[in-house]
Amino acid sequence: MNDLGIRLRELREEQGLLLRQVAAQIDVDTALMSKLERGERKPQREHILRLAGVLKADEKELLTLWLAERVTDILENEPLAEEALRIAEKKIKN
Amino acid sequence: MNDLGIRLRELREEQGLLLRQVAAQIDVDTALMSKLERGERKPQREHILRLAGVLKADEKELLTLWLAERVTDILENEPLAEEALRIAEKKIKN
DNA sequence: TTATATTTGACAAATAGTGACAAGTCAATC
DNA sequence: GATTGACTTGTCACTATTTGTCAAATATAA
Repeated sequence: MNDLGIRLRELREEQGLLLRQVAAQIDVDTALMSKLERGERKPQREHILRLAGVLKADEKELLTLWLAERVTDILENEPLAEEALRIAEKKIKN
Repeated sequence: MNDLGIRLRELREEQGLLLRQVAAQIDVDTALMSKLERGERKPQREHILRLAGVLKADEKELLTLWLAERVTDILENEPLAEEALRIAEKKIKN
């Protein structure tokens, strides 16, 4: 759970950056950046795009994780999740 | 698009009921019921449960459509949708 | 027309989401 | 054991989105 936040932290550490530095570069409060990494807040699409830049990460990778997380938010703890996914998949493929 | 609403209308017509009658039974305004069928408003989980009763429908079928619709809301027009679905599916299977 | 069914638009109320600030914890170093 | 620096937490005001109703409009049928 919270793949995206974990990945963000990973990337930040790879770059040897402090929360405060990343936060400043994407123009948010350090506290918010901390919450994004811990999954306490959900980033906006715009955040993801800026983070990809700052963290030298693949924008598509982060966006995909971001989307996936929003999907699992809806489906977690839902007994009918798998069936729903199948239906969603069909519609998506149009 | 809007499988759920279409299905709701179908079911209502099978039962030979008027919007107003269904609306009354699930305790919402007729206008809202009309919007739910046309996908202009999204039903709450509670609505679905009550509708299943009134329309003599399979609760699971309706709930599944309802979930699927919420998922496609997020993913439609997203180039990365399929990849995101794959990731979501993995997480769901835990 | 008249009556009945459904749809539409506009609105207020409720709900959820937003990010910042200030205060807090925790470790390392002095 | 005090200070410093990195991160975390709680709370707040603000904004945005969603919700369902009402009243009016538009069909549909007799």
